[in-house]
Amino acid sequence: MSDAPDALIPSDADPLLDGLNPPQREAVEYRGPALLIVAGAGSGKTRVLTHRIASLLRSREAWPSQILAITFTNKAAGEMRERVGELVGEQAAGMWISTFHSACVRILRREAEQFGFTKSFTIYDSGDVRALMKRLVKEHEADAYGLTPAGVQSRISKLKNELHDADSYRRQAQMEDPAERIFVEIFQDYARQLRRANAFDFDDLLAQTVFLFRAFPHVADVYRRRFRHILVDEYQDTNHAQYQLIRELTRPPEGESLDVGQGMLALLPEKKEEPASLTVVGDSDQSIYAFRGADIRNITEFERDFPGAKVVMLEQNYRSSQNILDAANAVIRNNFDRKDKKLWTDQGAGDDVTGFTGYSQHDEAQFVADEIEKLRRGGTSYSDMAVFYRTNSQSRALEEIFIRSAVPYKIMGGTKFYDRAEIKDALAYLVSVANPADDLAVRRILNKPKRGIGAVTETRIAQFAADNDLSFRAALGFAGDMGLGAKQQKVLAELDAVLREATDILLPDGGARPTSVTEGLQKLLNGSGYLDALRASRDPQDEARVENLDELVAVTREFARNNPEGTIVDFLTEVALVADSDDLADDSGVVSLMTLHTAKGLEFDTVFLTGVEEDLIPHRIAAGEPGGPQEERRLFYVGITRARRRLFLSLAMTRAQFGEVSAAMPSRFLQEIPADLIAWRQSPGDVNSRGGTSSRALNAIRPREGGRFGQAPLEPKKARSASLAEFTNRVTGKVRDNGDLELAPGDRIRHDDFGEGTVDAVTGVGAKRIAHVRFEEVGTKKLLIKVAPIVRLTADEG
DNA sequence: GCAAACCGAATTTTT
DNA sequence: TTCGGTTTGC
Repeated sequence: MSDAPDALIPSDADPLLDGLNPPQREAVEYRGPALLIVAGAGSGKTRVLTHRIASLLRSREAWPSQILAITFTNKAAGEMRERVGELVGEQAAGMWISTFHSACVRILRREAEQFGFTKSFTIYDSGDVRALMKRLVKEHEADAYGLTPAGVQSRISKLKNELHDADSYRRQAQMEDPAERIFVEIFQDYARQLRRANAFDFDDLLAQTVFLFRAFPHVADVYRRRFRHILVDEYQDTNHAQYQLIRELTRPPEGESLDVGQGMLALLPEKKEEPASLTVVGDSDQSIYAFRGADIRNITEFERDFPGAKVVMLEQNYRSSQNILDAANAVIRNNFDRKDKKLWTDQGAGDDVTGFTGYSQHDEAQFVADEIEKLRRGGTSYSDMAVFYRTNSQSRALEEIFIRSAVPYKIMGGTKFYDRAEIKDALAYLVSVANPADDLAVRRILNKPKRGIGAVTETRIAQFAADNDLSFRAALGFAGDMGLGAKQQKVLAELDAVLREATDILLPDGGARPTSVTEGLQKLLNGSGYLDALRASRDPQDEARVENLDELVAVTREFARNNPEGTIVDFLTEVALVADSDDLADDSGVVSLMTLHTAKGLEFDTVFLTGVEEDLIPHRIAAGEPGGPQEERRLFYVGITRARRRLFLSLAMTRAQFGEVSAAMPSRFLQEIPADLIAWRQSPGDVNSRGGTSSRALNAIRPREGGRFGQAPLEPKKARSASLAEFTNRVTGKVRDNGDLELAPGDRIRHDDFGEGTVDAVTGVGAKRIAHVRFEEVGTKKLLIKVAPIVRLTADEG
């Protein structure tokens, strides 16, 4: 009726405000010291953020160099840079738009010498840390006290996120407790080793930057003066260290520092300077990273932290249909202690949410695959569809079925390129050159490829290095002086020589050539014999490893193209900080599979949220932790709100854990969605009330007469008399290799799960041949001939 | 020093 | 089930 005011704006309107609703405009235009934008899912927050930046630039309130915009992922940073670029053009290049981690690296590299590191420090990822931690736990014999490498690692990480260091923690530790004492020793030892290796772990990047600012106010002032506008995305996911970093940056500069010659600094009586203005964007309902230190209070208490802060709420959703939003609102409402917020849209109710209960996870996966095919035939492209799950292990059943059904898919954020052993080896070679103090890297390459260097020799080198106060790398130059066998001396001398040659290429005295990283890497891989060893191997996987290394070389070329001035250290930084799932562009034409966590920030036309079961979501472990169920609910909420038009919620009645099949129960979150929003193709009660051999657990979820699941609209089904055990196996994960099976239209086949059918057509070539089969009982399916569990019954006249 | 065989344990999320 | 880690035999 009267929602006209914000509908159309005359053409003299500000283009940056064009098409924005009133709260969005306010968020773009407000000027003040602190602004909190509470941005519900799909409320256009990136748009607001980018327009706000553009507006600051256009009005000359800020130079590009005065803007610091922080995101959590490289992908988000890239997207923001791109979108700001579309609005303001070239200027975007001068801004810092980066993740917390890369902003910190940039600062730390610049200031490393202030506190005993060099510019070329390495960054340890969690795998590196784990390797180091394993050794430390062993050396300290800490396993006797029940300390595990993983346990120590996560405790140290948590402490660092709370801005403790080893010494500050020791002062408050219960040192009477022997396990605690050992832990503290390992913590201290760990810190010492990192320092000696000239390395930071992920947590250090944040914490050490804060320490740096606190210890050297004149350094902090440089950045406080420089960044006049700080914008933080996904503020609900900040941890304490990140929060403190923002606090440090938004303090007023402490004093004017003037260089008065001879490197002396003089503090002048302070001239009142304004602190930088801070804009944060977030949604406490989407806080899903508490488990790794994110503190939701950072956003819920923002107004207390920054008195006078302005708060703008964005509740209008531009993504999903009202039914999907209703489901999401109904779920999240069950979290107590939350500011009420209701997403709404003017786009109409849309389709019902579809529910499905499979007998097994394969059955569930088959349903998903079938629906995907149905939608595909209806014109929805594969790339508009996504399948979510709580845990990575759930992807296996989906993959098995998708492969068989010839549904093209891609696992997002799965095994990472840079996590592969051969890539880490190659990078360790580069690190050994770039940062010779990094013993961990040198140890890693010591016997890769196999050179006959075992634990004994490694220990001897370590001993020699310690006795002579040398790094591992430096000790290699003295292979002849440690009483090693002739063979060991020879191979170590060779390794030392290759590293030297690579150093000449990568770190020449007169400045490196743009192609140096590529050349250096090739020198290392060839000269060390690493590639030769892989090529000589009979292991078929090694062939793929060679290809991966080729890919890495290609990455260095790409890097050189983008950064003609880029050094080996720049390259390693990029690699350490850029998870490769980030740069995999959405190839069109495939379905995306990912965990719910990975799904945050994305949106799809159609979303399948699978495994909506107790013990999965909420996850068994999380369900028992304080705040766990609430965080799991937010995770579920995040999943739901990714969907634009269609949402499928599916679960299975049984799930195989590791070989064992156990009964699953519908998730409690399912009950929180009003029954009239879900159209069950097959409800839990439906599946459960059939069959003779329901287990106790299955009976437990049987709905009361007329209960929620029972009353959902159902298609009439033919009665089944088979037992649950039979249902469980209705669709299996079985795979066979039919590599050479030839099929032609008209052939009759039998499928283990679907029964008999007739081949309509065969498409594709080689291993990718796909049979389109009309089954008598289950309709038409696509099958990948090579792996489908099928046999041919008759040939089309021999 | 190395590879195969064996055994036991542990299964969440990841910048 | 699969992943590591350890033991064993060469």
